Amino acid sequence: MATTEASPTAPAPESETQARRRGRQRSAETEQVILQVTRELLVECGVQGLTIEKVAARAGVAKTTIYRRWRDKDELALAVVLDMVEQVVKLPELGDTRAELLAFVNAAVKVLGSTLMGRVMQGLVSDLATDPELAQAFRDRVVSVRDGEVARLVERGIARGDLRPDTNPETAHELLIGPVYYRLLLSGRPLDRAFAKRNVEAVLRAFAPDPPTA
Amino acid sequence: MATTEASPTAPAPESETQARRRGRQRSAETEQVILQVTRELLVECGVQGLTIEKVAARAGVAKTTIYRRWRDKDELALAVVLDMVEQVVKLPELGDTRAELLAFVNAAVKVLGSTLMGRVMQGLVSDLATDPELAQAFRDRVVSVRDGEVARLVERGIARGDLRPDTNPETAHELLIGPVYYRLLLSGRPLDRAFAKRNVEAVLRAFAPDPPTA
Amino acid sequence: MATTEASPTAPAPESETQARRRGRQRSAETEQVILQVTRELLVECGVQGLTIEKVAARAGVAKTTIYRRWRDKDELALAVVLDMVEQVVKLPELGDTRAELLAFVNAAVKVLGSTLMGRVMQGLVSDLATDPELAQAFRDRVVSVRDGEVARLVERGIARGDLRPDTNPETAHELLIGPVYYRLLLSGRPLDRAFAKRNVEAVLRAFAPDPPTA
Amino acid sequence: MATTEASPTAPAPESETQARRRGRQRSAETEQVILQVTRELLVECGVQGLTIEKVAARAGVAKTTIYRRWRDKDELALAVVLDMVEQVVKLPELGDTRAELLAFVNAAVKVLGSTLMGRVMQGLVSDLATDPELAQAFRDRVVSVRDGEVARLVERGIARGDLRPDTNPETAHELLIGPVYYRLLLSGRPLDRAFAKRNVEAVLRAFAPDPPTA
DNA sequence: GACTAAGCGAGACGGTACGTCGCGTCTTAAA
DNA sequence: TTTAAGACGCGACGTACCGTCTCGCTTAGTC
Repeated sequence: MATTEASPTAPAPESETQARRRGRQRSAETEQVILQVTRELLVECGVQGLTIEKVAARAGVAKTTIYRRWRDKDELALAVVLDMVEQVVKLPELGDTRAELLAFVNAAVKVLGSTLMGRVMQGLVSDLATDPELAQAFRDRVVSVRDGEVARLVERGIARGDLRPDTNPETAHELLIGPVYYRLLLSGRPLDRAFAKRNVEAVLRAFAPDPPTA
Repeated sequence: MATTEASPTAPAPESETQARRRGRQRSAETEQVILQVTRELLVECGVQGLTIEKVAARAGVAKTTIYRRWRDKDELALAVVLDMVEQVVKLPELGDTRAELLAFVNAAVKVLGSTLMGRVMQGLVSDLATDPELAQAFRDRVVSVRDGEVARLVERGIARGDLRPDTNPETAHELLIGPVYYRLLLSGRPLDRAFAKRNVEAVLRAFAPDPPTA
Repeated sequence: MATTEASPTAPAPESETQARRRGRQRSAETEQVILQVTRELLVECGVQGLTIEKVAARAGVAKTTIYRRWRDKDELALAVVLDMVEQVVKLPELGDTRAELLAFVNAAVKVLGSTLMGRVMQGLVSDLATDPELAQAFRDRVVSVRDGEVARLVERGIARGDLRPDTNPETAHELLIGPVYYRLLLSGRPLDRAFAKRNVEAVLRAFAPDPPTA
Repeated sequence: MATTEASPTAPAPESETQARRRGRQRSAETEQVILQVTRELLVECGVQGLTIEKVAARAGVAKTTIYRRWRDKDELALAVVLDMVEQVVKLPELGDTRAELLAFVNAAVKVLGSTLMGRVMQGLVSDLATDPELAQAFRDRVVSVRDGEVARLVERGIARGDLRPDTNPETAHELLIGPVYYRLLLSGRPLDRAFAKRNVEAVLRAFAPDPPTA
């Protein structure tokens, strides 16, 4: 039955190397056009207002061409998100724990607050709860990547003596990023550098090593 | 067009005192039946699968009767959420800052983690970004209420000497609740008491008063 | 069950003379307003587009006030038609059969071709087939009245020697008026005096007395 | 808006020869099922009671499949009518003018008086006034076809010396058919052979050639 | 070079739900 | 009692997208 077993991530990685399928090859260009149009429509209409039919029409592409690559519109939207997230650069080692934490939060604040990523995330988040595959993909590709980054960051902070040795990286991650999404999704308060700064200071205090007892 | 200017909150509270409207009154009973059925369907199908037609059918009510009160299904769903949130009891003064913070976070963790509120919030959050009226209502009725509670809690903590005098209640609120929604909506990690505990401890340290310099 | 047994003609003739009902009396003015608005709407929208709700709104009257007087919109429309038909004056005796026939056809051509009667009849005719009471009323008040007129006209024509003694008045009526409605309802050809003239000439020939055999 | 420019007659005959449209072809079988079901429902419920939803349900077809072919229920009903009218056979040359006229009128009397065509026409006639396209189609496909037939009939009658040379075929047509529709739509009198006979005799007299002056 | 298995555009198709309109009935408070 | 106002159950409307399914090309391999 299952026509194509499109993975929830990249469109049909297939059997990797070798075994080049016979018949006409899927056009990579078409793929890019679809993704680009999807990006545009996500900005204009949100995930809610995104429709395969609109994408197809504006991309000058048949609906089947889209369905051949992505199972449904949520998967298409996710593909766009992952595409963007993957472009988020790794955070550099700055030698200063405060600076590194700030860089981490500011990166999130910036991408969610001033690019279409924020809009897309707002629209996508409800689908994450509905579609387990989508959720899994999001967690594997975004949450756990950030988890890893924070873990390394915390490690370095501990090594430098800036953070308590028992600092739980998961808790740190949640304290750093939770408020960001809370503003984006629920309270609607602005995502700006002052907010990031305030948040980082609190987290630093929360995990500051105990002062040496005199 | 504009038949009735159904408010996004309760259905048409009107001018309250006096000026009893002419014409047949809206049945309060009907209202309750609709809300109850909506609650049930939200549990069964999620916000995604909620349908005005299903609500109407199960409530034994005409679609128009629903549309007369709520503009669309999102507004109806929100009405249910607000209805439930409003029933969330005020947190009592416990005399202990740690206990009060824990009670606050645990309340959120419990309602979002083990009632249908979690499901509903997951489904609703995307609509908050789309519909400004909905968002406003949510902020007025939920966010700012919690803001107030945290502010009082922080005040008491400062008075008791448990929190630094410059503790920013908004930041505290975001650190306490942000991670809860992050788990609910994005990371999918469990909402349990251990998580609440860990979070509260971190926040307490973040806003602990400076130790007296000897 | 039957709330009001509104007759299909005039609104609620009630118990005739005497026995003035207790309570507030129905306003005759209201009646006129409703009829006038109905006339207007019939012109603007046709019977098809006529709605009780529009009538009520424009007349500044409650729907119930209309339903109290007429069973439904068809009956209301018919009331307007009958109202108009009744105003059609009796044809005078002209002393000339050709002139009388022409006057008869021309009257129909004029009222159907250049007043709203034509529009109304077009819209009403489908309902005549559906609603037997309506049909009966129409036949009693319009068809048979015309029948009578034609019968007298034919009688006079026979007396004058202009028509054969065995002239069937019903056939004459149908030949005179059938083509008029055929144009109005089906062929869409113009209703003008030339058409009337041509038609009358044919009918005159059809019923001309046999020439005296020499 | 304008999805397909469904013609008011047959559903999208397109450019006929060549230029086979791309995409999946419309199923001719589906078309026939819909028309058949429509015919049935017209008999059962009349045009008034005809519903796209009922047609779709009974035909086992999606509503969209119907709307893709006909703009609305009136157009669908007309399609059925035209379909039936088109099946009305051409009148044969009988060699006798009286017989030919009788055959013509009797054909109309029969189809309108004893098949569902009568019912359908009653229901449709109001829509003819509303929808110009519908009206045009009806005139092209029904009125003018009958016009042509009568014209030929009249010609032959003149050639045979049965009709006056100046017989106006349009007037003849209207005198023959007008009374039939008058009975069907307005007076409700029976459509029978006696009526047809009487009518034809009158028309024959109306267009009888002048007797040779001795 | 012919064969053949996709890819591709177009668009028909069965569905589900939408939000609207108008019906005719009913309830309410005022006149 | 009538009236204006308007809630109510109901049935149908015509539309929007969904995801699937033909069609008749076009394009790339493999034989």
